[in-house]
Amino acid sequence: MPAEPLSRPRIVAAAIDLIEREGADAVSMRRIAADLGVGVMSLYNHVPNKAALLDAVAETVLSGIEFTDDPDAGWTDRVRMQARAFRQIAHHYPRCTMVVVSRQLQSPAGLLPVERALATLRSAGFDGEEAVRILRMFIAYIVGSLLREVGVTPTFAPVHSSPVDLRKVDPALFPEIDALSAELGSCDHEAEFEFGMELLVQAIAVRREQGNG
Amino acid sequence: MPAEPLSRPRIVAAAIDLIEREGADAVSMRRIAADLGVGVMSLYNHVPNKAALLDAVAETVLSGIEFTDDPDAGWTDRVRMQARAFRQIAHHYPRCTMVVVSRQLQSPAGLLPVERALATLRSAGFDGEEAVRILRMFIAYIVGSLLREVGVTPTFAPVHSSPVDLRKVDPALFPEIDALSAELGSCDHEAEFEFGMELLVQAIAVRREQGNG
DNA sequence: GCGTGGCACGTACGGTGTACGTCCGTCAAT
DNA sequence: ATTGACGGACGTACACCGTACGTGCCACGC
Repeated sequence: MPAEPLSRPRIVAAAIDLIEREGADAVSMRRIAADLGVGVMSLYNHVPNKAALLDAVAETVLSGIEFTDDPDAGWTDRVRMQARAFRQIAHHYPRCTMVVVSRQLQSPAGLLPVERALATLRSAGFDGEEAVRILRMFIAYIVGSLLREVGVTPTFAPVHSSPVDLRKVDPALFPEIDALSAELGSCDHEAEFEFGMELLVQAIAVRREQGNG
Repeated sequence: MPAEPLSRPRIVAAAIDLIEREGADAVSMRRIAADLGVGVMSLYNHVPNKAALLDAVAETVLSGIEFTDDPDAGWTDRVRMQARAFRQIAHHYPRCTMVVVSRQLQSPAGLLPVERALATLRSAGFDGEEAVRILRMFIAYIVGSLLREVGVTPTFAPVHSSPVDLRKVDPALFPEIDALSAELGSCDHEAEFEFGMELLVQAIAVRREQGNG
């Protein structure tokens, strides 16, 4: 009856749609099947179980990253570009970000960014051990930044909502927080991300000039 | 019948115990009640719902951090100490780390580390805006590092397990990953954490000497 | 014509969170 | 001492979840 014959990509796409519309908590096999106008158990002809489906969601989102690597650019710019590309996940699939981040993938889609980043760092002159360390540091920073950006908004408000209601804190107990409530209350995610990334890029640039360590 | 009369702290303690023993996926109200030798619905006399219980778990774990701030030390050492204190969560409560990280708290337990960090940065001479930025950067790095350290081991093997099975990758597609499989396959979490933290600390130290930005 | 295999689907089972009603022990006021 | 209120422990019930299993249909190779 369905115009298209129910395939794994269609199921994954429906899952991503559902997550973006109603949050990851709304995902259930029954719900996805209903959205596709299909019986629940039909899904299991294409996907072994729910965990594998979420893995496929993560892989699909990850493979949607536009990695435009410019070999002519300096290595610092290439690092910046790759970090920004990763951050685009949070823009294109904000509600899926948590799903992507909370599962590690050994699939090609998950390994490609790693491969690219290592190649860039090696071409910059870092040895293998150093390249892996730097990459891990960047990944930690990026993942942490994405988590803040996406917020702990797993199901709730679409995007907005102030991070914390800072008017309720006791100024006597938390004087700094009280004094800086304006700065803490708002957050330009892009500026914050760029700030930290710039610090990291320049730090490893300095480290390279010093003849690594 | 229970020797002790079933209180909120007892419920939270049972939840933490259960998470550490069997992973966060094993947590259910029925299971916690069974572990306490108590009816399921009795829990709801002390905890409004499961989400609030997990919030309480996060808050309890967070308040267990030993923040020994030494005002005589230099500000860089104080920053290091606070970052390491935060990382201790992953050691004391490895299976709870994901729970802590995936919920933001506006409770005192969650705000105290923020207050301390801001005070340290302000005392180092950073203005408010800069202090907030630096703090956010550190939090992102620490959170990302904890996630890697705890792994995506939500329920599975206790601690070990190589992060990825790198023998299955195609050397033609991923030459760098193949060449660096040894470095990628093992990870000294403490050394990696210290490496990135040191880079960040020195980067902001340089920035301060340059008269901020 | 006739297996045969893939796919859609229904049913069923054991699990989940929690709303609601009931019971009972304790304590305050009469 | 009696009564009344109240808080906490508990059982039942409901809607929902993932998924194991069996059934039927249909399109194909022989």
